[in-house]
Amino acid sequence: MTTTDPRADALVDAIGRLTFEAMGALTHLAGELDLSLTQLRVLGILRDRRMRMADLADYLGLERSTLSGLVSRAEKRGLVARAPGTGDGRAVDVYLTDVGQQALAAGLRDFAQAMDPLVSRLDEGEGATLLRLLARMFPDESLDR
Amino acid sequence: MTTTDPRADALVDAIGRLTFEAMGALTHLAGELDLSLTQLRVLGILRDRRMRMADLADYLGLERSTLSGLVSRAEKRGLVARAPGTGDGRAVDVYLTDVGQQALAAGLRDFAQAMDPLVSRLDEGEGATLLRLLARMFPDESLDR
DNA sequence: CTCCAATGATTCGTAGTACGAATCAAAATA
DNA sequence: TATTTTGATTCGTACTACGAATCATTGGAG
Repeated sequence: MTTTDPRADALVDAIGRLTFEAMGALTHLAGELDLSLTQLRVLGILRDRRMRMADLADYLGLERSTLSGLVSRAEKRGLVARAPGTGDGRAVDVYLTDVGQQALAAGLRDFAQAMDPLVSRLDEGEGATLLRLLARMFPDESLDR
Repeated sequence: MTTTDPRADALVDAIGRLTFEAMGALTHLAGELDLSLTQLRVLGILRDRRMRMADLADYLGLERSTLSGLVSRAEKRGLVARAPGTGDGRAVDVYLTDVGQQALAAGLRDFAQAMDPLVSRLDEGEGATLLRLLARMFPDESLDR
């Protein structure tokens, strides 16, 4: 299963299709919650962790300067908060406020609902297998975040 | 496998994690190609089909007015083209130009490369199983788009 | 220890993105 | 035929995204 493998190409394609479907749902549901897709992504990433600006920007695939403004606006709305990072005097950590947690919870609910038509095409055994395979792709993270 | 099923929650979570990972990669690689994530999404959706503005907007989860400008700018850059829709005199179809096809091809290459670290954690059998399960979630579409 | 380059973050200017309201033409319905 | 609905666009406004410039802290090199 490597990049040059034609079998992997089909798999990457299928992952892409799922991703596109999910992005459509996320974009739509973010709009309902008065969030941009990017803001929703920020909330989702910060779900269970506190992160440095630079790491968050890398994870989002955005420039640091973009993230600065993004976090400032989210902070102004009370969704996230900043705190001086540990160790490095320059670093800044970001984390969800209670309001942010609640907004995320609403987003997660809507996302589950939006994905239901897809997920419900699988029976229990298939669902369990899919979950196991996806978990194998993220070995470093616990399964139930 | 329905929304209220706790087993489905874990699965939706895993799908969400994969989606977030893929979005980070897509955002980053879109930037490299001088495209926004949304523009890349447009190209990906139009990969093998011609679509009406309204349908494309729905698929993206965006307002029609947003899509108008988006397509206009993409058109100006030569990535897509408009044509009067069939049947309805008001409708407008959008489709990829050759330039758009090439930009998409570059994006697909980069995406495969970005997903490789994840995909390569699966052996061949697992990859085949995952592909089969994902294909089952999109029954109406051919497997090798 | 003292410079000095590298790093983490921010601000600024500019172009692109996204929304809703308003508008217009074609289509569907009464 | 008159009316409403639908597909698409334009406009104004706020947000998003980038790169360049800036500032402070850090970590080495000498």
